[in-house]
Amino acid sequence: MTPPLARFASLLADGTRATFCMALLDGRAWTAGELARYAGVAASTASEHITLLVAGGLLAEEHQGRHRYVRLATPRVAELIEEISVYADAGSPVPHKSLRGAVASEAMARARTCYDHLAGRLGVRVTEAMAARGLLGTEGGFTLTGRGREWLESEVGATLGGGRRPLVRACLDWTERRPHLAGAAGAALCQRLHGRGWVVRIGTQRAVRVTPDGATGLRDLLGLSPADLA
Amino acid sequence: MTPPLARFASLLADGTRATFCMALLDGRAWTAGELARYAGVAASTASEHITLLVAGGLLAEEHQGRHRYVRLATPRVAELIEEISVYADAGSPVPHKSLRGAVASEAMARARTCYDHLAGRLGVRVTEAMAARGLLGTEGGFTLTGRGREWLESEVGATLGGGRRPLVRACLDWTERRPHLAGAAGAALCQRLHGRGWVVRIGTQRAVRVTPDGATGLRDLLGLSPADLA
DNA sequence: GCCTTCCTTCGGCCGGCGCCGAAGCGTCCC
DNA sequence: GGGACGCTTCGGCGCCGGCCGAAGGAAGGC
Repeated sequence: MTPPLARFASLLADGTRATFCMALLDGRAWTAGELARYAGVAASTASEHITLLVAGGLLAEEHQGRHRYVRLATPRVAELIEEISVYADAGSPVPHKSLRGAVASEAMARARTCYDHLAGRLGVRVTEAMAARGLLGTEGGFTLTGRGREWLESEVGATLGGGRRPLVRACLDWTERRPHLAGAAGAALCQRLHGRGWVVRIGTQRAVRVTPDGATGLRDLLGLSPADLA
Repeated sequence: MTPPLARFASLLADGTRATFCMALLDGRAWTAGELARYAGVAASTASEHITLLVAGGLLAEEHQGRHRYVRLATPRVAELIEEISVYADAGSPVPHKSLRGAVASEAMARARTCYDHLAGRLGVRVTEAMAARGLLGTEGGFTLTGRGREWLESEVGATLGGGRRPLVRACLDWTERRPHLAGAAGAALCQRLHGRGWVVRIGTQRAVRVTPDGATGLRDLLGLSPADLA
């Protein structure tokens, strides 16, 4: 009766559910209660929303004791939501109302995670440095070159499993309006940078910060200057 | 207040508006009245929906006399809608209720346009044949090879302008579940096939048919067998 | 066992939104 | 000019769906 497109879109069309999904873009699993408090609704309300999102295939759930953990179902879902957000945000230039908000936004614009890979200025700079060094081909979509694969595995120490997930994928950055590296390679890279302590999460949100070690490492590895990381 | 993601998604969350967008995926401009009749709503209702979609940036309008022509705003919008549809359709296996519906669906699955490029089995076969012949690279997203560009320009007779639109792009086919060629190259190819009379539109919808000339041409050009076109 | 914590289910309320028909306006045709 | 046609605006109606609080499991700590 009502087209699948509409049924799917209606999942994201509610403010509270959309807020949940945006929060979950940090790639972590949240409990139902955390989401409820975050969005400012009653636990009962959140519970019903989560049930809908799970049934719609957007979220995956996992019960641990009395907690209901929930996360985005697949990387693909995260990418889809990011992609829609790019379009959605394009038409709404929202000025910052508070200093606190402006500071938080600035941190997000500087460096953040986009589900499981890097985004913001940092993500774009890293991506472009990789392209400049011939590690990434940029002709019509991204490609990982042979040198790029070797670089990731030996220099970065990432392991690129042979899963069904696309190796590289271009994800349009909603602050920079330019693509950054996503896909399995983007995720592996981000994971290693975290593992080496080169980037650390700021507070509870998606924003991250480059550590002094990270600044040195990224300079040696990709030639990124301090200005690229500011 | 309510997140941009939700405001955007709500545009597609209504059955009638979603029906409009799906219809417009044929790449043509429809009048407000045509859309109203197609979706089975009053003209007044359609008018209001169209106004919302235009304001939301999904549709572009053009007034000609007493007609209000409307089409998807950009190729990017079409791709976004297609992409969401892939995900939306995944969770809804809808059996055909009528013979007429089944025949129409079969024609759509065989060959159709996806906004301005080819889709369905035909679109996927063409894409894969191009890849097999080294015209298209498939490593992590599509790339047009040098031979591919030359082939398009001299063999097919397509002109690839230097616009801002990506040259090639992979568009996930919602019937085949495999990618087909989109982007500027996909559009140019599709346009030439129409221009040569190799494919013609069936009825008023998105489905197309390969003509006898087209069968010969596609065999010579890409080695496609009659089985590929069935 | 008892209490706390986390989650879910159930009613009930309320606002928003999609629908229509009537009326009005602009365009085109004769 | 007159009439047909396409579209839009406006009121009014009805329903869907998001919200909450209360009540009831289920898990965990003591």
